[in-house]
Amino acid sequence: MEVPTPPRRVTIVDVARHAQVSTTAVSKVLRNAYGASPAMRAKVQQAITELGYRPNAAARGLRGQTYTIGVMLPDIRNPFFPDIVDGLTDALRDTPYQVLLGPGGCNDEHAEACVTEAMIDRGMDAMVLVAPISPRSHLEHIATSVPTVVVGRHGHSSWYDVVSDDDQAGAALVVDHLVGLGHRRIAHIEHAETDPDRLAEMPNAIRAEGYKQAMRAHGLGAEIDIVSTTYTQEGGYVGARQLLARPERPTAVFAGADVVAMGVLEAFTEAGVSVPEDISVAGYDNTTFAALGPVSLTSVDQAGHHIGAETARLLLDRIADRNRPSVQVKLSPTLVTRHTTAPPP
Amino acid sequence: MEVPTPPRRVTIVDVARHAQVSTTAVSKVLRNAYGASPAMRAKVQQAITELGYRPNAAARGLRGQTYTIGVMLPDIRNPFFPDIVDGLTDALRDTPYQVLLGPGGCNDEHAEACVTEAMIDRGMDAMVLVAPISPRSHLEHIATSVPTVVVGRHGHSSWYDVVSDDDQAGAALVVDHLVGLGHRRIAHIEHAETDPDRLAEMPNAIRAEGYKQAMRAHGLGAEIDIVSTTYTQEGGYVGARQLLARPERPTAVFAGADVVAMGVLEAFTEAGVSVPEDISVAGYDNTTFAALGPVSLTSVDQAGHHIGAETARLLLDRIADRNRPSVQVKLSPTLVTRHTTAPPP
DNA sequence: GTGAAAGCGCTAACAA
DNA sequence: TTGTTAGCGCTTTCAC
Repeated sequence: MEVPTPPRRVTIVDVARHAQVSTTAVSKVLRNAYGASPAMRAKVQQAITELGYRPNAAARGLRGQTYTIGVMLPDIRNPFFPDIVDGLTDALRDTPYQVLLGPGGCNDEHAEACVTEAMIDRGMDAMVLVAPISPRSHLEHIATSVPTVVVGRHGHSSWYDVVSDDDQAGAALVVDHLVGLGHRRIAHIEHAETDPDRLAEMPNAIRAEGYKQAMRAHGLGAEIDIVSTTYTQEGGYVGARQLLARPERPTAVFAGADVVAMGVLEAFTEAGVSVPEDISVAGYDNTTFAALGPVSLTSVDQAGHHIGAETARLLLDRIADRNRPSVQVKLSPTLVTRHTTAPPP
Repeated sequence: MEVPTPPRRVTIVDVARHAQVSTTAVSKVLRNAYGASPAMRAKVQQAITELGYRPNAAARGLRGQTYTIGVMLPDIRNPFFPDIVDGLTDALRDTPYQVLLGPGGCNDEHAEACVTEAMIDRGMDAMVLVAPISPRSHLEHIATSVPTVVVGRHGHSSWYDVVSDDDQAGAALVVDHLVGLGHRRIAHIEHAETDPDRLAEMPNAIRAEGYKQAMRAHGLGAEIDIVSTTYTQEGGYVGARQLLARPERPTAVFAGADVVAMGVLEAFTEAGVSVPEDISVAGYDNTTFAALGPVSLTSVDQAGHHIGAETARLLLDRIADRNRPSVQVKLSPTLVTRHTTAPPP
């Protein structure tokens, strides 16, 4: 009905003309680069405001930076990720950088590769890979073409920085807490893992290892009882049913992730087992789920916001100096006790 | 330690040289454009594979398209959004388009504007705005510079397409269900809204309206009881406490969103009110929360995946023809009954 | 301190 | 059908 003509965007040339200076001058002002007098800066700034000019990031990227940080999220549903993203965006608020999220297909190596490639094609200045499942070689491949920080996956590389939580310590927090309450038969539900890379680097594997070590440290090596399923609600349900079928039931279950704990709680409710009266349950990640009124799950908090902030720091650092040696940051988790853990019956 | 030289990326020129053709030819093959013989196509394809060439999206964007769809998510924590994104990416799987997500600060008009602007600066070929809170004028401003689909917000415009759920019908589903169970005193917890734009267009307002109409349709106009808080767990908690303080308590509560229902359940547990024995509770959105074992909440399902797929269709359509008249698609919700609703005591 | 000019990787007119 | 050429909007030498 009206004129459907998309109005031509204001370019750097328009600004230059309006301010009666060269495009070079405008560019310098835009980037706060050296070689522009205060007077010129003022003139240009005014023209920018008057015309409502916004630089075309794609065009900038062709020569310099796009001022865009790509974050690969393998599973947007994972309620632990938003905290990291928040920490990242908050830390980047007063920088010219913009965060864009790439949805990797859940637990799909191919989809993960697709989205990371796509982000590189789009000229991201840096990449954040959150709990990637891709093989190390692919992570390093990415890191060679763009500054990269890997989050939530252990194992360091000289090609990328790593920010993770101390999952071993997190598992110990849970075991210590349960033992402190008087539990001895503490079972663990883990995510089955066979790939050797991932066995050494993925949080789930480290948590299981931490559980075993902590049990031994308490002289409970003989009580170690691990059920291997998956980090899903279904996995928790299946695992819990297996535990209920034990000749001697555990008095506490440490689920490797909050979603797993949800499945456990469901199975227990179904079987008429009261939590925490009959059996205690603890999760990991302190997700939104855990805090929900009807759930109120004891869980390990990974300080996702802090992880995100730390990631931002490393990112800017490496954009500034691509050749600095790689860094590995490990943060300490804390335990949030709620209503699903209590002394054994 | 090793050579930290990022290897120069393969460009269209490299491919052209390697295949002994012009860059134009390569470009045509890339875009499946008219004017390339099968023989040439084969040659070019082979060169592309051999060199591992990937087009630079930023450079493409400078002349043509970036093949990128920007999705603005005002709140990454909202568990309803992932379904939409999944539907979108699934529908776009076999197209050259890539979806990137922009995290808008939760309920923050300014942050929302920032992220949409940033996406336009980065040359997105189209934008999807999911449940935006920005004023209509801003939405239309966006739509004039890039094809836009607004999702989950009613009110049509000639500038952008709209895909939403029939929230009025959804509210009626809940009321019908509860009345069918024998309830009469059915209360509703809504998200307080004063802005006239949003009052007419935001789902929360429509749901409240739908509740009222459905109550009247059942001859229960006198029983209409609305508490105005916010669509948060806290809001649900506060609302539920108010309802408990009523001289005559409702026998059922229709929470406008699942998170709200979580707060309601928490307050009820705290007050020793059993659900569904004493009071029934229903939510909206059928989020992951609702399906959690310990929650098992009756909720309205919006078919997010379907919404996403429909959005993709409209998007591609409008990219192909920017001048086609705008469309409004309204999908029908369904009710998922679980264990929080039962006949009144 | 300032600006002219070249070029980033690609697409789109236009000639051949 | 093919290739030549001129930009897209920006940054970056490098003269002045």
